[in-house]
Amino acid sequence: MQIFEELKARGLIAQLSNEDIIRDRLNNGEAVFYIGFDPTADSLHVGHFMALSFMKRLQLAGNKPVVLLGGGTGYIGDPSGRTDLRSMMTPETIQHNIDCFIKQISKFIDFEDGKAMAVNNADWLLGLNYIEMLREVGPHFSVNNMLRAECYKQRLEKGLSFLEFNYMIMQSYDFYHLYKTYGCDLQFGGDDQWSNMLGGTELIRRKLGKDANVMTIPLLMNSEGKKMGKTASGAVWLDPEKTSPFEFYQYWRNVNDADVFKCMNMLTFIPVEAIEEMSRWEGGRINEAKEILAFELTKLVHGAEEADKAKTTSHALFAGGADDSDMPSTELNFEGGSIAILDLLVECALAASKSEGRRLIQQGGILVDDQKVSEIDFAVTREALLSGIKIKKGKKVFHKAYVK
RNA sequence: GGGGGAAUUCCCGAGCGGCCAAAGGGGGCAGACUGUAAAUCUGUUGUCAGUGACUUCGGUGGUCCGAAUCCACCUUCCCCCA
Repeated sequence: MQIFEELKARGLIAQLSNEDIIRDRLNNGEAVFYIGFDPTADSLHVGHFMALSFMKRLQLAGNKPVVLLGGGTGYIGDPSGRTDLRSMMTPETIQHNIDCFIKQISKFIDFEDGKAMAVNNADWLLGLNYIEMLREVGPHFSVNNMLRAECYKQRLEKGLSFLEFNYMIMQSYDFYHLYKTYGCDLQFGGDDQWSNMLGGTELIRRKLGKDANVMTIPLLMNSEGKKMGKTASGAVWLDPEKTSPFEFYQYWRNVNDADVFKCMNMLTFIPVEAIEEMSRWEGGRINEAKEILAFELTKLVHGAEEADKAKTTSHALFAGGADDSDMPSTELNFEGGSIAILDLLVECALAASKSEGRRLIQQGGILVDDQKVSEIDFAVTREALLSGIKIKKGKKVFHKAYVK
């Protein structure tokens, strides 16, 4: 199976401007393509990961990825798919985020020997002169058309600032710039980027009389139509400091039945045929598939060693194995010979407040070393903590607490 | 620039000056049932304390015995006109 056909089989293609051209370019392994990443946070998340693995697949097929970091567009903020205004980031934050991004991306994309390159659009956007810019690209954009673009639709109801309205023009200018500078004539990105991306092909056509093409990757949605990679406490990050490998593993271990094979196809490098095989497994055996999904993804993001640890710990906690060393833990610091359970829960961030902890206990949701805690004034002694105790909150949250 | 409207607890959204820690829904959390799934049912969802106390309703002041509810100013957003 050639790369384009594989992308298709994996469900990684949403929309294309010209299927024949893109297929040929990618399958021949000669394409120079770019995907943009705006530095909106200090770590990449699952959505970025999908784009990165998309890049990786193409790179393995011989194509050359250009990673575009939005050091310039980050000053503006993409209104696509947002109902509210983005808060403006300071230059320092943007730079910090870019540094974090680069660190994570380079673990994944091979930049050796010119096999890929990274650029920052701050390099050409920040120095633009307003009037020159307006005269150069302004005539090629129709406000009428822009207002019809899907990415602005929602915002027309809620309000759209002129700043954000210009985002499409900046992104288009990026494409134009990369085409001129590096001969990059393909742009890929999330499906919500479709209209922004087309803006670029239009600009290239009008300015240079050349054709450029774009293709979008579906957004990773679960079976209920919600974006995946989000939890109650926020995004699932790739940075182990923000989402530990164990938590990362558990996130995928717990996906809905209906989403397992979709995730495998879109995110992992497991051969399509093998996934097809697994999808025929009956009943509860789908849990094996979830383990594979969780393990593979954790391995891709955090490495084999961390993935092993997460898997072992997961087994120990849920199936009664021996080694549960990788569960999240907290070192306590307190005066006296014991600590009240309510304080303990708050210290370990298992409860946001003592009131919440109280409710948990009243509802029978807390176990300490596999014993249900039924008394509000339960306390744990220092001696017990010397060897560490295992606290279980609800069915799936495990935490170790200890003192030195 | 002119006119009108809105700002409520995680989100949406109710809220006669006292009976409002604030309806309802969503989401979250916990319990039951399960396969670490889904669906369903139950409980819970400001903080601290065992009757209770304390802090919340964009901000700042004010009126009143008493304000989320009234007044003034400010901030932000939306709509209409330019």
